Amino acid sequence: MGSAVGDESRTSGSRPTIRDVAAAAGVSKSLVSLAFKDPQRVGEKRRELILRTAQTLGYQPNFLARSLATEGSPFVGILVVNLHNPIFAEIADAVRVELDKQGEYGLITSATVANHHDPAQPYGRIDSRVIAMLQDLRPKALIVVGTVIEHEGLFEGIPTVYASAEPRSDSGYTSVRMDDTQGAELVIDHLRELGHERIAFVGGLGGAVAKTREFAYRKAMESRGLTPIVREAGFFESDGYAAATELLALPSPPTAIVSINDVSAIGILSAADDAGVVVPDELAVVGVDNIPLSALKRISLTSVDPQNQMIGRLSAQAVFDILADPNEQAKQHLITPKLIVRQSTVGGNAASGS
Amino acid sequence: MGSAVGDESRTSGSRPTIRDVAAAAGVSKSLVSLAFKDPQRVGEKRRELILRTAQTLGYQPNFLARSLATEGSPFVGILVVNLHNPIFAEIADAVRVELDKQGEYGLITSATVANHHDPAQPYGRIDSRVIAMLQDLRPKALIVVGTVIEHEGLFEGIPTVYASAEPRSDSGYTSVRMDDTQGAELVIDHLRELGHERIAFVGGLGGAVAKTREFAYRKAMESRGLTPIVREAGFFESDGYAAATELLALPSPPTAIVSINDVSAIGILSAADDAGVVVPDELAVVGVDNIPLSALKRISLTSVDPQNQMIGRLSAQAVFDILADPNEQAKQHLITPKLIVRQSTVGGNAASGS
DNA sequence: GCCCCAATTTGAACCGGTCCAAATTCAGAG
DNA sequence: CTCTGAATTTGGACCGGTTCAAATTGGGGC
Repeated sequence: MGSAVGDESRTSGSRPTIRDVAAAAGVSKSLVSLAFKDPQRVGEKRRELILRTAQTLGYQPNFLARSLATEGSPFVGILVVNLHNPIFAEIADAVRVELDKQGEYGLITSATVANHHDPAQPYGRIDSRVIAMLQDLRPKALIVVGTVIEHEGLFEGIPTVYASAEPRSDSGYTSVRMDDTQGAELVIDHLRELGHERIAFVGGLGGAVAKTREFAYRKAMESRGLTPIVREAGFFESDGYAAATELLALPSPPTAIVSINDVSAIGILSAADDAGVVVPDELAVVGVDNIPLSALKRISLTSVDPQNQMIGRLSAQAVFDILADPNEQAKQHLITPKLIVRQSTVGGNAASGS
Repeated sequence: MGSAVGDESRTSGSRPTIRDVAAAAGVSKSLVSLAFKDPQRVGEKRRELILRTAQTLGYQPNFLARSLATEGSPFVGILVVNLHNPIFAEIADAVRVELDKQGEYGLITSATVANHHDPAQPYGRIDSRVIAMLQDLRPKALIVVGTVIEHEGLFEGIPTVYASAEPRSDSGYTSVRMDDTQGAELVIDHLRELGHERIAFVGGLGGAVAKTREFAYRKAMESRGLTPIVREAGFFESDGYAAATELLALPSPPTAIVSINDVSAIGILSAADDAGVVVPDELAVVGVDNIPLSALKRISLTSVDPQNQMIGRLSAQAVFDILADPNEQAKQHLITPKLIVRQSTVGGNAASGS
């Protein structure tokens, strides 16, 4: 303190530490720590002094040190399984916005190992080092956006909510996702109103979501006395294209095709174009996801909107519930989707978005 | 140690620490630490023993503690400015893949504060807490994907590479990005070969990238003796739609429109459709970005491909260069883009992707 | 068998915080 | 003016690693 040299001992490169603040304010570092995390337990004068000194020094507590000492970070982790899926980006953002509103801090991270050009594993395999990192960081809670393969259960001890994915039924995790059953019913009812009966489904390959949607389609068809027509296919444009081409070549082709998702549905539209089949007059097409792209005039695809904003909001809410009462039972929140009708099912300008 | 209770002191919940391994192997924790980070300095026997014990205990070093002690994390940070932009996702992934190949570990993080529904600030404002977090984590290096506003320079002391963005010229950061000048030349030459002369540009609003591309267009036009026609517009579909509608209503409308990006170009296509203008016969349209969507048969948009994979790879490479020689001069890597010709400029099935 | 030097191993300080028991201060009561 | 209990402040151990100087071990040469 008294030494002429000691005063400017701060090396300019790194940020000031709690000790620097303590020294500058002439108090112990414990008090500085307290002043930050439990201000009312510190006397008026010193508190002001400490906060002011911290301000001028540009002090900000070090996350790492804090997390290490506390055995837990001050934030909620948001693990986005697949960055390439715009839907996940939308949900992740909605989650973060909601956390923000409640004063929580969401850190978004992604780490899909899979090369998305390798169709064999398009989704969900996560770099194990990221898992380790996340475990070390010990977030208050974790929101996993999308379907994770293989690592389920690896976050034991951290309250976890799955957004837009279905945890294995025995896993005991809370999840928030679209109600595929209702989605399928909305679609089939819409198509029936338009007079369709030979309604085919394209999809079913590639994971739990695919199976769930296929099953929902079958159930909706059967409960309405219609015969399911299923063409197994994946999630991509080319999958939809191939499946639709086959379907349209049948002796009595379907008059409507329901797709596993919008991207594949766009492949179906292309297949119809190439086969000289007019949409929607000769073929109606419906997708799921309502990606922004589907709203483009050139596409104008009728689609089931999973209400991603809502999924994000409720996921954040679910985290608060768990944090408030850690013993809470895991819940499965099923969100009612909304059918967005566009020109792939209803011709002309009659389409409406409500 | 000798006490009967002490032996199973590991609490089952948390991961074993370096001390647990040391105790189990009967060595000091220093040696365990050494065995992990500098194996050849540890004697054969103990090394084997330590590694084996660590294995059976399931020990993994704690990132936080390591980073805190080392004043630096073992990974390279990848900060993605805007999750909603699929191009950034592509670059980020390419970066990570390349880092992986070289044995480095890339942690992807995103943190755009802006609500992407608010057009006033679509990009780039980053949550300051994330900045703080990143500073604390002290990654070896940082790769910023996309244009960051306001926070440039906040990562002082961390080698930083900007991918797909233009740092302020005085900032002294390395960047890797598409060469917009060459891009504009490719486009204009392509259109001239097709006989176009009244070639308009739509865009220019919304940031540095927009200005750069507008300037590149102007230069390419003027150097070829053509008169620039510019309609200021933003990045979205609606922006392109509005601008194109105005352009097509002119007494002598352009025969070709070059757009700031693909999304806006798609709006231009819609505007043409609605105006009864046939693409490409009466109007040629070109975009920039070559988003996957542009390859769809229903869109088939000629576009400048920025070579995102290459940008990602070179960005990672640039990081290695800086790491190898910290005093290296900042470099501006300009990537030569590639024109992907589709049916929005060349009719029929003559289109080729080269 | 002894000495010396290199290789190996250890102990302790440290990174930047948190947290708690103990020490100090302070105000009001007696 | 002293005593007491509450409010405030402090010292030091700790989180889980790294690091380096010092201590220990081991092998080879004489």
